[in-house]
Amino acid sequence: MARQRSRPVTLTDVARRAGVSVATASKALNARDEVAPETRRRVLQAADDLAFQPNVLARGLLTGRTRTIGLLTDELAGRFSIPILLGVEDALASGQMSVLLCDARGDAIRRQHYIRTLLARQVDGFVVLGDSNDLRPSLTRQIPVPVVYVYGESDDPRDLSVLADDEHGARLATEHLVSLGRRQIAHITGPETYRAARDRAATFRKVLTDAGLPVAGGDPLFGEWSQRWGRHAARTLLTAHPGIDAVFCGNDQIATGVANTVREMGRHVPDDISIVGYDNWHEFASDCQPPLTTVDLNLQQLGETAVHHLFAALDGQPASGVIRQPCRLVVRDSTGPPATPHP
Amino acid sequence: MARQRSRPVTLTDVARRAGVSVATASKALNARDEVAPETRRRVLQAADDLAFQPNVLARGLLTGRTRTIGLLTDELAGRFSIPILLGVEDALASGQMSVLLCDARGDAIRRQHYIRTLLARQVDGFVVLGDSNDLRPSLTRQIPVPVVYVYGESDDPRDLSVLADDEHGARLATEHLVSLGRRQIAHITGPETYRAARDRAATFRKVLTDAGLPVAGGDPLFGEWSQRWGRHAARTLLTAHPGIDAVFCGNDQIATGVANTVREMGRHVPDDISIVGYDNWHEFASDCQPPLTTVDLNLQQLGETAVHHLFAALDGQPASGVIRQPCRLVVRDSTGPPATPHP
DNA sequence: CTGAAAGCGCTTACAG
DNA sequence: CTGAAAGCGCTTACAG
Repeated sequence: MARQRSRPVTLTDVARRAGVSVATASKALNARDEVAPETRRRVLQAADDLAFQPNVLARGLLTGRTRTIGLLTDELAGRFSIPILLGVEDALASGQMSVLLCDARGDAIRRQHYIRTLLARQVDGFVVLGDSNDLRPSLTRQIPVPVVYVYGESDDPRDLSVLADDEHGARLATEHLVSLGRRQIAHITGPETYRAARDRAATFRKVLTDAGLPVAGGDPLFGEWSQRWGRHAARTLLTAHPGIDAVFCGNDQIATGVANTVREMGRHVPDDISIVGYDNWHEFASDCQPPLTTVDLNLQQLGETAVHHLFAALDGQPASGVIRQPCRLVVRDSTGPPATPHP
Repeated sequence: MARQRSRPVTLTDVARRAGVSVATASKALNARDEVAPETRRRVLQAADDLAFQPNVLARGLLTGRTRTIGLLTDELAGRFSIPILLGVEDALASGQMSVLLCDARGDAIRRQHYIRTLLARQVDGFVVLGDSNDLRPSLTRQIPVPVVYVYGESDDPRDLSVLADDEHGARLATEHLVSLGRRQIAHITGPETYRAARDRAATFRKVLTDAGLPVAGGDPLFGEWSQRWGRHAARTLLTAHPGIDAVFCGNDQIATGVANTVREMGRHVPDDISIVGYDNWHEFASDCQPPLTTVDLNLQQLGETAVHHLFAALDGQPASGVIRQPCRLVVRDSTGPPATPHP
């Protein structure tokens, strides 16, 4: 670890070795066309020999562009952030850009501090990653460079927000169950304080109504995002309404709890009761007994989409409003046609 | 989103407003003591009025320090990376440093590319975050600034690696079960190809031997890191060895699978069979039925420790070798004294 | 096609 | 205590 910090190779070194001026060396390396082919060759060779890496700071100072963006997150610990972050990082790297990571941990003071820090570092733009898909206060006014919001929606419609399309996801899940021939479909989901929970429940209700079907159990059951709640709600619901033949769950943890309880109550998944989860959280969905049919939010792609819009804004083509990205139904073994087909 | 990129405030602006030279303004802002108090006051006031943020690029160009470190990860998607990353980010922020995030996704080409990129960006140091605690090839030779390895150990003993102490974790878990009075303790864990699995199994065996107890079931059972494996192994094991009164599991998913199977087989957790998990993965450990006693690796602190060592290296106090950070046993409801005390 | 010069925003000896 | 000057590494008109 204690290696000497050797003096880095500069453009001056390259120019000297190639026998040209720094100006010419610069042009040759930047593929400008005012350089003789032979000269360019010598410069490139010299740069290669010396393993020259242009100092990005110096370039940034001149051009005003750092090819760096600030990624401002609220709660990286939440499991939605990681795939999005990976998508962001991947898309940025493809565009030769780097990402400075700042997690505000939901603390406003800290967030302000980070915004200042990132601006002092001359980032070219921001990606603001929400920790839930509720509305969040716009930060754009304080930020003089392009900003894209992802996963969490900005409350200012002049901003651009790139969101997962929860209505689409809920529609995919519900229509899947309906098309399998399920007729008494219940919905067990997370806290009603979450916009995601409300939006999905509303779509669930609408799809059933349009299909002429009731909401089994009377109303969607709001609770928490846990297996525990899934177990509890399933037991209550199935005891009171033994005719239920499918449950659409607000996430894969709830679905896992429901599946375990259904089995414990001596009913079969998927024949007696089909179950759809939400999130495609691998450790839960794939490892459930049986593996869960679930909705994948395409989170990584969400991050990529956000970055592409940021690139557009950096190129002077800013957008605004809300972009909703479709979800994807992943069919596994927790859903199937009813054991006894309906008449 | 389409705000104009207004010309940023520079030190020159501040100096002009305060009626001093840029040199004096610089000294005043950097709290050097060769400035008259009244002058300093005026400069600070002017900077405040203009919301001046020094351009970090310019400063970096001069000082050769960017107050930025490169965080090189192999597989951010793995769940161990996030807490460590949060610890790293937090500790860096406390030291007024920022982190450039680069996830190589286990691809060597990509990793090389990122190393070059980060060096071109003049990072002051690297944190290399391994995706498993197996040995990994040292990157230090290619990197002219301090490097600290975290979670995954470098194969070069001259490097510094900051690791979770798996032997300690396994010891905590096993001794806990022994001290509760458990006498037939089995171990169900992940693939033997994982160093973590081997190390923990070895310690498990050693602690039992030292206590004069057998390894129940004959040998630790290596399999995979899933609930599925936990279910399967538990059924096999408990059928063949009905006297088993405790299971130490290689992670919380396995433990969850084991707990579910034990219940399905009509045995009680923790009275008949106590279960210890590993990782303290909240969504599994807290939400298991019953909640799991488990080992917490203190991952966030691992990241913080790594950064503190990086700071030391940046201050000219590099270390080398391996630092193992203790684990912590989190006791919940899946462990307790035997229903029928041993004689 | 090539190179000397200016300049990005800042810091730091150095002279006054 | 203050400020003019040099310089970090690079790019870009501009002159030759």
